[in-house]
This record gives sequence, structure tokens and C-alpha cells, in this order.
Amino acid sequence: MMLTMARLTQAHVDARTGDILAAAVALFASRGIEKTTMADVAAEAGISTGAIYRYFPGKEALLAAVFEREMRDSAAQFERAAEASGMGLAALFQVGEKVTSTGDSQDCALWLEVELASLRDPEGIGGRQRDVHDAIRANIQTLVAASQGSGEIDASMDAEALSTLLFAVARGLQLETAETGNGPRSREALDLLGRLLRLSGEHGLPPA
Amino acid sequence: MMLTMARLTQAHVDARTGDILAAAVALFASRGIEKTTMADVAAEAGISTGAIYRYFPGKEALLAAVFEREMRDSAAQFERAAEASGMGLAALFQVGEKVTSTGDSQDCALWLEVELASLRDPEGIGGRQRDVHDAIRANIQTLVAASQGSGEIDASMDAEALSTLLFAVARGLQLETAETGNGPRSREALDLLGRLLRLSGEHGLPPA
Amino acid sequence: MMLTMARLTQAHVDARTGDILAAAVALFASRGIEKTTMADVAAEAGISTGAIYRYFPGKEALLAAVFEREMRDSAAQFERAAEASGMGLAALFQVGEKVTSTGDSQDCALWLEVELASLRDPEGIGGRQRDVHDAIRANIQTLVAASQGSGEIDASMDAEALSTLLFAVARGLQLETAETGNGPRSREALDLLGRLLRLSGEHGLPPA
Amino acid sequence: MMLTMARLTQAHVDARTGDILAAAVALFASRGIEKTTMADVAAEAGISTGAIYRYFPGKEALLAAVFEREMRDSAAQFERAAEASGMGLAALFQVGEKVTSTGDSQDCALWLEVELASLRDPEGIGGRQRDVHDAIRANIQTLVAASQGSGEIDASMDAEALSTLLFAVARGLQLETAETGNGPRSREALDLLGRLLRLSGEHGLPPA
DNA sequence: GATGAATGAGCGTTCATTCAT
DNA sequence: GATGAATGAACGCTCATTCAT
Repeated sequence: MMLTMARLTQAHVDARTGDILAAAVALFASRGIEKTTMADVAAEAGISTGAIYRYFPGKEALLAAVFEREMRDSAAQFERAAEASGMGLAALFQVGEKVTSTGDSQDCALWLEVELASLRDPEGIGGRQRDVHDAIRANIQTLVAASQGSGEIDASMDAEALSTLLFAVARGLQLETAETGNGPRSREALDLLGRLLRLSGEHGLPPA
Repeated sequence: MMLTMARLTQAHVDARTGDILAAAVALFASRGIEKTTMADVAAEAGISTGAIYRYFPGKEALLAAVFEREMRDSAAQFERAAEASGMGLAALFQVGEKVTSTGDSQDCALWLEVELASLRDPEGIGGRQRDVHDAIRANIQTLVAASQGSGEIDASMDAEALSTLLFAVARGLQLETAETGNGPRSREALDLLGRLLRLSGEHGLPPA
Repeated sequence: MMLTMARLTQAHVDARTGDILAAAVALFASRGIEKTTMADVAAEAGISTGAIYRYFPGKEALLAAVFEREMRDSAAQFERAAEASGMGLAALFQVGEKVTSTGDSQDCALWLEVELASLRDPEGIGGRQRDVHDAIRANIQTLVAASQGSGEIDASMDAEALSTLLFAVARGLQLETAETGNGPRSREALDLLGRLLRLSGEHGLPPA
Repeated sequence: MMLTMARLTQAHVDARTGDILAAAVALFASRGIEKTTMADVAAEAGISTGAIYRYFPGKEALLAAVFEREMRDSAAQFERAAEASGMGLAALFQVGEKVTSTGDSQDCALWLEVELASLRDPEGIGGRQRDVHDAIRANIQTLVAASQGSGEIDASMDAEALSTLLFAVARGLQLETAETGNGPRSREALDLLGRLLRLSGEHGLPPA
């Protein structure tokens, strides 16, 4: 009986924590962090103002959890897209397309909040974010290496530089899409980059 | 009774306005907008709390001025870099390098604040920002067209798509540089893109 | 989770609202509206500064409630006095005496604040006050008509003009009493008016 | 030369003082005392913000001067009306009519501000106001006595009680007129009182 | 003497956090 | 454990007053 209770309680706690996080994510993204009150989050999560402090010790901790979740989601998005798409250049660009096409301005806003927090706290969340970004870049680099191995793109290109470029393009276009809503334009830019890379596979890239 | 004061006044007002703007830019960038109080800005500008309201009617107006200045600076940065660099592909990448290499995390933070504000107020500041970005992209497109005209890059490429790509790369790498401080890596990514583009000039881009 | 609180809540809210209103009435009357801070009211009501905003959305709303209460009290005072006094001329003057004799300078100050607010906002509170005054005058007119019906005062007198006169006397003497504290003098003036009216019942009023 | 300067200066000071007072009267009456800033008054008077402090040591002193002026004006209005109207009952009611018919809500507002201030500071301005009111009542009493002497109204009536009544009526009707704008109704009420008084002259007032 | 920019205390209001129920 | 009323520090802003020019 104790065990059943405990398990239920833990599940309950997890569920509530998830509700609160989801509420916080939604509100922090749409209204902004400072314009969202703890009472707002509690109401959105369907609990009382005070109850939120049983799950998070304060707004800062809640924010940290939201940021952590946002970063995890970002990384997971890349990972899932990569896993689902095989290993060729086409796969790489399917990833890019998926990432780019989610021009949800809410997601983007939260992402920007994380970027801002990282800039302002390079040791804390900034460090964590660098890890996440490194992981993503490593992921990209794996796909790049595979494309180089198959000869689709020039094998002499610096895989790190290329993955940096691709990551930058992904971030830049995501921002672009969120701001303008012009998804097709971003896709065309991405296609263009793909064709340039294929060209490198065909003719080889001349030295710098 | 007007003349005695008048000579000092306009210069004085401009100077104070500039002081306040500079203080606001510094604090909004480093601490964040909501965590910066009007008293903070005033203190940083070397004036009293109340005095700030002679120059800006309120925090919102101050913020708008800061944003406007940030956007103007962004556009001017591109414009100046373009003007100083001639018209070839090399010029284009000198622009990119300049933009990318300023990995000042303060500038970047303010830029991100503008992006966030734009996402949350698409009609207001968002509209203004789209105009600024369109102007920048148009600038880039001019350089692209010149490079296509000289045969340095494939003339069949969609100039709009390419300028979108280049703008995205610039933004993505600027973020990257600000976050990691790794300027050389960004420069390598940029070089890689330059070589890909030159390759298109030599061999022509195959159809999509 | 509703039931445990619910029973207390409404009573509690009403009690607190009443406390706050009473505190506001006392302070607005004695210090003046603008010299009374929300913190003053809260302290007088025995709650914290912030708590007051759970009961009233702001100072303006609190003021409106105080004014409404003041006007209701004014009207009720007349009404109760009228109900308690029957219908003759004597009744009319008992009403007058009651109204006049309450030379409480606090009540009077609040009443004057309402008058001032009405003068400055004729559409808003001014309109509400005119309604209240019309109701009071109608009340007086009923008593006047009864006195005319019984022959105590001249039936040919314009009942509206007479009630206007009586209302003006009441207001003028209330002010007088509050200012000088000289209740007996006001009562003598009122008696004199009563005798003049009785004279009209005995001899009839000559035409204008 | 000193004398000329001095006289001019004194005249200048008086003129400026008058300008400021007039500006303050206008603004205190229309906007209210607390909503009128010293800068508002200065601007309305055509001088600089700081200059006002050469003529009045502070807002409180300015307010006191405004109140003093308002009270003097009130008394003077009665006095002038009385002087211009001779000594009979008709004169009395011409005075009443003049006082009552000025249903200017601005004047009234300022008068109410004085009343309020008197209620709140019975020792200070309240005492001064009682003196002024006593003077006015004495004035009225003179007219009353004259009317009693001529037999127009019953000579047995207590002149003090009657003048209190008349003063109260004047104040009540002035308020009424300012609030409703219904001057004719006030005049009818006044006429009615006049006829009641004349009736006392014809038939004599029975004892209380 | 006049000016009006500057000062800074103080106001109305909000909200993260606590705690009696 | 949950509730939501209460707290009070802190914010944006105003304005009476001062004082360098």
C-alpha cells in the first residue's frame, strides 16, 4: 500500500510537474518571461498559486527547467529528424527542411529567450547550451561525413566547418521563417545550398 | 532670455539623449529589458531618476528608441561594409566577415531582444524590422547580382534565394560567434561557402 | 476544496470590503482624497498595501465606491427620516432637523467632495448625483403635497419650487452647522421657515 | 531714479502676483488643487516654473492666497450687490438673485474647495472663513432690519435667525444652480421665499 | 531677476513568495 | 497536500522645489 501510494504520488508529481512546465513553456513563449506571473502559470496548469512552489522552488528554478526542456527539445528535434532520414545528403536536407519549416514563432521566441539567457550567463545556462549545440553539430557532422563517404559531396571539405555552416544556416533560416512566415523562401535558400554541395561532389572543391 | 539658453540647449538635449540611449543600450543588453529599471538607466547616464522623463516620455518610448537605433545600426553596418568593399564576390565575403566577426555578446543580446520583440509584436516593431531586413537583403542582392554579372558565381542562381541564404548564414554565424566566442570557426564556415559559390561560377549549377 | 473556504469567503470579502470602505471614508473625509494614499487606507483598514487591490481594482474604483456609498447614505438619511415622521408639516421639519443637526464635519467633508467631483465630472458622478438629488427632492415633494392636502400650508404654492427651497435650506444649514458647530442657530432658522409656511396655510399666499 | 524703479518694480511684482493668482484660481477651480501643478500655474501666468517661487514661497502659500481671494470675492459680491440695491426687501432679493444666478460651476468649485479646507482646518482658514461669513450675515442682517423697519416683513422675527436662513438658502441654491444649471428653478424657490416673507409683513408671524 | 533642467521623495500598482486554514 | 489571501519590496512615473546659468 505504501508502495502503491508512493508510485501514484511520484506519478502525480511528475504529471503536475509536466503540466506546470507545459504551462510555463506556453506562457513564457507567448507573453515573455517577465510578463508571465507565477499565478498565470499556476492557473494555466490548473493548480493554485501556492501549489506551484511544491514543484519548483521559485520562478528562477521554473525558468531553468523550461530552458532545459527547450534545449532538450531542440536537440531531440535534430536527433529525431536525423534518425528518421537515413544518412545521405538528402537526409541532411530533410533534417534542415524539418528544422527550418517549423517557423512557429512561439517555439522561436522561447529559443531566443534561451539564447539571450546564454549570452548573459555564459557560465551557467550558456555552458549547458554550448554542450547541446556541440551535440547537435556532432550529429550534423556525422551526416556530413556519411555524405562525404558516399561521394555526394567533396570529401576534402572540413567537416567541422561545413557542419558549422549548416547549423548556422538552420538557425538563420528558422529565425527568418518565424519572422516573415515565408517558409518557401527559406526552403529555396536551403535547396540552393544543397545544389552547391552536390556540385562539390561532382567537381571537387578547389583549395582555399 | 531665449538666446542665452538656446545655443546650449539643442546640443545639450542631444548629448543627454545620447547618454541616456547609450546607458539604456548597455543595460538593456547586459541585464535584459525587464531587469533594467529606469533608475538604473538614469544612474548609468549620470542623471537623476526624474530627469530621464524629460528626454523620453516613458520606458516604452526609451525602448522603442533603443530598438530603432539597434536596427539602424544593423542596417548601417551592412551598408558601410558593402560600400567599403567594392562589388565582387570578395566584397561580399568581406561584408560577411565583418558582420560575423563582431561577436560582441552585448550587441548580439540587443539584437536578440529586437528579434523577440518583433516576434511578439509583428505589426509594430516587427513590421519595422522586416523593412530593415528587406533593405539589408536588397543590399546583399546587389552584391550578388554584381558577382553574377562578373561571372564569379553562376548567373543562373536565384539571386533572392542566394541573398536569403547569405543573410541567414550571417545571422546564424553572428549568433554562433557571440555564444562560443569562436570567431575562426565561423570564418572557416564562411570561407567554405565562398569556395562553394566560386565553384558555381566555374562549373555552373545543375538544375534542381 | 471549495466548500471548506467558500463559507468564510463571501462573509470575509464583505467584511474586508466594508473595512476598507470605512477606512477610505474616514481618511478621504478627514485628509482629503489626494492626500490619502492607498497605503494609508490599507493601514487604517488593518491590511497590507497590496491586499487592498484584491477588493478594489484601484484608487479610482475605491473612490467611486466611497462616493456611491455617500450618496446612498444621503438619500437613505432623508428616506428614513421621512418614513419615521409621518406626513404632516411637522414631519417635514423633523426631517429637516435631523438632516441639519448632523453637523458632523466628516460627513460634510465627504459630501462636499462628492459635490466637487460632480461639478468636475457632470457626465459621470454628476449624473448619478443628480439622480440621487432628484429622488430626495421627490421625497420632499411628497411631504409637501401631504402638508398642502391637509391645509397646513397653502395649497396654491408650487410644490416643486417649495421642495427646491427646502432642499436648498437643508443643504445650506447642514454646511453652516458643520462649519460653525452652531446647531441651535440652524434650528432657529428652520423654525422660522416653518412658521412662515404655517402662515401661508392660515392666510394663503398672495400671487407673485 | 531709485524711486521710479522701485515703484515700477512694486507694480511689476503686484501685476505678476495678480497674474499668478488669476492663473491659480482658474486652474484650481477647473482641474482641482491637487491635479494642478506649480508648472501649470506658471505656464498659465506666462512665467517660468521657477519664477513663481519669487512671488509665493510654495504651493501652500499660493493656495492660501487663492482661498483668501476667493473669500474676499464672496464677501465683496454680497457687499456690492447690497450697495447697488438699496435697502428694502426687494433689495434683499436682488442680492439673492445675483448670488444665486451665478451658477458658474468654476466659481462654485473653488468655493467648495474653500469650504472643504475650512472643515479640515477649523483653526486656520476655517476661522478666517467664519469671519467672512459673519460679515456677510451681518450685511444680510442689515437688509433684514431695514425691511423690518419699513414693515415689509414682520418686525418680530429674529433677525439673526432670518439672516441665517437667507444665507443658507443662498448657499444651497448656488450649489443647486451650479450642479443642475437650472437657474429658473432656483429663482422660483427664491420668489416663493420672498412671498412668504411679505406675507409675514401683512399678517404678522404667530409665535413659535 | 528669470529661467527651466535637475532632483529625489513619494505615489499607485504589481507580483514573487509565504502561510494560516 | 492544496489553497488563495496576504505581504511588502520594488517598479514606473510625477511634481514641488532648488539652483546653475
